[in-house]
Amino acid sequence: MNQSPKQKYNPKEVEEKIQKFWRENDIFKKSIEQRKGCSPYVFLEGPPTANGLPHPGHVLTRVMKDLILRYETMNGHYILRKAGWDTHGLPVEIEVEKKLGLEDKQAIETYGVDKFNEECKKSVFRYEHAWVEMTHRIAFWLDMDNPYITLKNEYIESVWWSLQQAWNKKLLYRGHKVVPYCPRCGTALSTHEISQGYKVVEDPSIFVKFKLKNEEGYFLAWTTTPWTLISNVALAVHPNEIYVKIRSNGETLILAEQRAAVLLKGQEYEVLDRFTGKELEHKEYEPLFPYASPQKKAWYVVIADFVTMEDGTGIVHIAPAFGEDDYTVGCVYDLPVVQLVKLDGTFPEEVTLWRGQFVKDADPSIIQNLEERGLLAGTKKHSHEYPFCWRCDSPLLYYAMESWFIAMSKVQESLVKNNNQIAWYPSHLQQGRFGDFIREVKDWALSRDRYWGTPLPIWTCSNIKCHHVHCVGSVQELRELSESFPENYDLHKPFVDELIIKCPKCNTRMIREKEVIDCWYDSGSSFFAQWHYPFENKELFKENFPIDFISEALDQTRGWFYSLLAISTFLFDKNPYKTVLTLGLVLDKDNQKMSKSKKNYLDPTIILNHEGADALRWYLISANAPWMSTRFYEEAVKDTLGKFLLTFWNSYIFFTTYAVLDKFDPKKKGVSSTKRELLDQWIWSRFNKLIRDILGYMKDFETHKAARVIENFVIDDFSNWYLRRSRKRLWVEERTDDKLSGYFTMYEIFIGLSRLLAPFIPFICEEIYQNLKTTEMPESVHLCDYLTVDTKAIDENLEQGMNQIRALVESGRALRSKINIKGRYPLQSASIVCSKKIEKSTRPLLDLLKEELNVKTITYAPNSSEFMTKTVKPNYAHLGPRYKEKVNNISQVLATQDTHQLYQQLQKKKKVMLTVGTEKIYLTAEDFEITEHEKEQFAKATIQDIILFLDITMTPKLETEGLAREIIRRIQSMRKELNLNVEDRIKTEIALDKLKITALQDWIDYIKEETRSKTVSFVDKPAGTLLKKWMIDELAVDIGIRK
RNA sequence: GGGCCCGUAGCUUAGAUCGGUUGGAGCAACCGGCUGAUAACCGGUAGGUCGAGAGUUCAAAUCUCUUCGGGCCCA
Repeated sequence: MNQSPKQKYNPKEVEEKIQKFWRENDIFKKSIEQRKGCSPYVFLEGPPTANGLPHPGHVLTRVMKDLILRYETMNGHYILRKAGWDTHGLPVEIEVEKKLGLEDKQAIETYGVDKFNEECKKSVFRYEHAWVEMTHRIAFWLDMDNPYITLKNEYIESVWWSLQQAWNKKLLYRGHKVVPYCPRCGTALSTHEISQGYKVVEDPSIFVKFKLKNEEGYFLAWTTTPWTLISNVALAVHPNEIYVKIRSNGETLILAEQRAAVLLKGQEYEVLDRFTGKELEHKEYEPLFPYASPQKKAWYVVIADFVTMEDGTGIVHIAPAFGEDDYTVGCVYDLPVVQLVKLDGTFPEEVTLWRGQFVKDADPSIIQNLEERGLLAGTKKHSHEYPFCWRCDSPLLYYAMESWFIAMSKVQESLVKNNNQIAWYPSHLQQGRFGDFIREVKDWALSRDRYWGTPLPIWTCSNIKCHHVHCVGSVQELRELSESFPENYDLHKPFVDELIIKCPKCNTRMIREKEVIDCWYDSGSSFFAQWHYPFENKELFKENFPIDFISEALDQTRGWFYSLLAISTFLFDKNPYKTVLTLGLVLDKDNQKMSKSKKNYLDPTIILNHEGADALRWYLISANAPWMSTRFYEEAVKDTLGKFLLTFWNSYIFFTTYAVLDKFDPKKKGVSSTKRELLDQWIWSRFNKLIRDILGYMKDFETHKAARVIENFVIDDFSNWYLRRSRKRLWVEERTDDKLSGYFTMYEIFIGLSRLLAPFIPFICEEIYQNLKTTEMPESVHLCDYLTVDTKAIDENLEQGMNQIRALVESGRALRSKINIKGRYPLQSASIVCSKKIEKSTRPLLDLLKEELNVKTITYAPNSSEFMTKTVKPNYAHLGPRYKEKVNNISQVLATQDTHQLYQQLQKKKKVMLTVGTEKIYLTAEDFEITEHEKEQFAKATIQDIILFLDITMTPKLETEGLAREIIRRIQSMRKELNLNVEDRIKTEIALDKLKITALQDWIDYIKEETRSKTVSFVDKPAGTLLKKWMIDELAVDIGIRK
């Protein structure tokens, strides 16, 4: 042991010091290297984007990852911890657009794609420093010197390889996707962009009649987007719902039975026919407008599950170009995609009535047209959420755009199978949110018509007759295909587009498909692309696949967790990770999501500066189950600091203060565990149980439960009971065996705790370990092995006995408080009434109880009779009916009697005789209720099966001893006030009442010893460096002390 | 609009698998005590329609349904 550390815990100071130690001694690196050859535990870092500042949510994921990785490392696993950066994607582009003031894609083209992408590249690492700093300060050990970066040529090449695999497997194809599209900006918007722009609007909704073909009557359909009717090609019904043909107001209409009941409520109508939706399938109708001339069969009824009975008519108008559901059902029936809207949002030439008009503006005119033709059955205002462009605020149109897809639906069964191999935490996600998504998986719309991303490696021959399409899978391949491939190449736009590639079939120039790919594909490729597989590191990849453990926040379920599984499934048909820990979200004090726009965002740095990383980590780990959302605010972290960390720290200060004073040396021969005091054996038993509990909880990622058992152990068992009970034995000056037994136990527990807690609170543990370790121990606590349980140390009997003792102490103190005798005044005796079994387990620990309750002796009594007295009181329910008005007189007489004697008399003679006035009355046991209470000099407390009696007789002798302790206590507090060292000797002078001085003569040595006084003298006017006037109850005491 | 998760004292929470005595703790409050390790500790007091409603049952925080609030994902 080097020293007794400074008293005050200063998190920032400790953490900076430890960081320095780790850095200078390469501890992180050693912690990995030292496990080389051990069984690997493969981790994959979900790459963040560094174009924004880290958020408390990121802190949580990093803390949890670090906890698990440190834990597994100490449990003997070899873990690589490669960092990663996600660098592509629309959010990056948007940031740059804002910065450069570019309004739309045209502006980007004019500005220059090369310069634009150069800006993106810079922007991506704009906050790298803040990320590195945060990661560092919370002590997330991650190899940030060798990260994988999704924009690197090597990374892109690996991604290309995987795309070529998809291509070879015929999974990569060109198709349509209905996306929200801004006609003004001329661009599709990603889901995360539109989610910011939903507004509640009122739109006209109309009921439209579609004339049946070759038959009298109409289908009645409902829509909120009249402009899409121009491009209608089908009507959808639900297969299992009942539809009716009715006559109402002289018209024949078909609609859902349920909806007819709602819409025509109160009106008379005649039901002509009933059928299920399924029966209506393929029934034809006449087109509403003459503008479309599709190549494929159109204008008939299709069936679809998405049709609901909640609003409308149960018949849904289908325009595959303008709705995702419409498009999907269109694919099933091979419906034509009629798209009579231009990219600028206006109607084309062939829509003669409305050509050139913006579609939404044409709605009223279209409605009017239908009305004039007698095809309108009604209108209704309908308010619903509608997306608007976040940039220009114009209403978005759902619009079928050409896009490249990966046919995930073809590997759906494999996805399900592979998902079932994964251990999900929490488990409900596996078959719940994630499972649902996988079971209904849709093809992955891969391409983005943007600039900053991995370019789609597909080249098409510009010769229309040839039209050969080629998917490139490596740089080498590209080099061979292209003329003059540069030495310093860059696989981004615009350079790849500028390459001159000749068609291998017809030698015409090939043009690359202009799109880049979804950046989720980038990050989902990390499990192989981080190694530049298959171009390099084949072995390394093999060793690190599948991954043992990944962990991110809940919002990644359908993001990264999915993209990894998707890519791994079509590449290798294997689950890419074995275990996934999904973390809850970080919310603010009021349970609201933290966001910059709401201004409820808490900068983690503030907490790191005030409370420190350990407190922050401990709060995040202990507050809640990892998968539950956690509120995050400074006050909460502060509480954690005070409650747990400082208790731990102060326990450590307490131990080292005395251990240094006593020159305790852990290397000297110790006290064998069986020879140690019971108190020591007890805490050691508790400690081993703690290890057992932690190991159990960590297995299931119940990190909060692990943290809580640690807290309970450190605060309750170790600090508040074990150390407090050990105080006296450390205070004695001689080197007793008792004291040594305590030192060794404490030492072992502190070393043990520093190892147990190292993955949780790495700084404070290192600090403690460094000060306590011997030269034979590893140089850092993070190079130690985790602890295992010593089952032999667990002594259930002893723990049971201690529990009983502690329960006795608690109620004994409550009892003292009730009878109003302060703990400083000793009592003569206490007695315990309990079973033999309890007596056996508590007897060895009785000294603890004696001291805690401050009683001279404790004995076990066979039963309570010695302390209890039984008495009787009149039972009026019985007396009343018998003696009526005499009862008052009887009770007066009874009041003069000794109730205990009455009881005894009743026991012996079964009756008592009373003289009431002139009459003699005999009362029997039935006339009394028997009550029992403790005798006057005893106070009683009951604890489950144990009864405790305190003899509360206060003698002058006991009182004097109490007074001595009152005086000691005040001298101690004066010593503290003078800031004396514990070992400093003082001179004490006391002035008080003459009679008390005489009484106190026997206690002078005791006072001397307890207060480390060389002399204690009674004087009239005490002198010293510190003088104080005290009142002990009614008694004035003046005390002076000096060194 | 659909799916999933959550809701217990002012705050943080245990208890929910498997229904069973009077729903436990900690923080904060108040009263009292203890203290030469403490941002502590100990005893006591007060604080709960277990989000709400209905149902099943001898018995519901726990099971079922509905509903409200918060969150996430998908539209």
